[in-house]
Amino acid sequence: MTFRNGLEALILASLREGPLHGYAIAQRIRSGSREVLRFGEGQIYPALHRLEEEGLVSTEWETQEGRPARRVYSLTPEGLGRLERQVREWSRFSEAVSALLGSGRGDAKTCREGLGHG
Amino acid sequence: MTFRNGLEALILASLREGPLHGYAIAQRIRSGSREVLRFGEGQIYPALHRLEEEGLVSTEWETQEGRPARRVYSLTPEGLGRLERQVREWSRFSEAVSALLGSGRGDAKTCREGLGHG
DNA sequence: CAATATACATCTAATTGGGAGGTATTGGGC
DNA sequence: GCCCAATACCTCCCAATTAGATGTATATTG
Repeated sequence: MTFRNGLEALILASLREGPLHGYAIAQRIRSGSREVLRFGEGQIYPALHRLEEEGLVSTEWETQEGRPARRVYSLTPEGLGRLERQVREWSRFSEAVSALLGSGRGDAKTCREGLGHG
Repeated sequence: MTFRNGLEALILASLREGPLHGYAIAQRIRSGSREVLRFGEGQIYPALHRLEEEGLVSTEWETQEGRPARRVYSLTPEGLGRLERQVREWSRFSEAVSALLGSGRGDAKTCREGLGHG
């Protein structure tokens, strides 16, 4: 049941506080969700490449002496805009599901703390 | 991004207040979510058949004079149990996503009103 | 006759998800 | 030196889920 492009939204959100490389993004999603969300690297890297193609993240290679270079991703202004839209969409979506799944009273006052919306 | 078997949960929830036929379930999901969730009948009916196979809903044909008979679905006790589990899972899932997508403070106090959770 | 709403259903295409597999470096233990 | 674990990157593939198109039939309205 679909909150579309959810992984992209999560990646973009991981980058909001600063640049990260792919492996670290995967770990942040795991630990930030207390292990509830567990995306493999096989999902993260292709998503990152799509995001780059769309101009939502930019990358540079961080070279390190002795260790292999790694690719560091940053949010572009467009990426930030997309993230904000995705956050609003998540808000709509999760309120809708909560209203239906909620104990039947269906107040839709459900989820107004964590995410500023509309 | 996956809240698994979300449509099934929504159908089960629609049936909580009483039996309904497929078409009415589709409409209830639409109107109950203020048009945010729009599952086509092409998704509802197969899901209903799976639910029946699993014993989570029971059906009977309601015959009507002049009009074609229609299939009316009810929640079984097992279906109610499953629904309750799904509601708890939705709670975990939506809190996890909200914590990551939320404005970065990541308090995870995010969504504690609408749904009682573990 | 055509359009609309009710009611049920199947099929296909696209998207997603979850792994398996592959490369390379650093560091620890044997 | 060899093996394992963690870090770090990447591609491919298969299964499950989803979205949406299409098809049937009846009753009502125009």
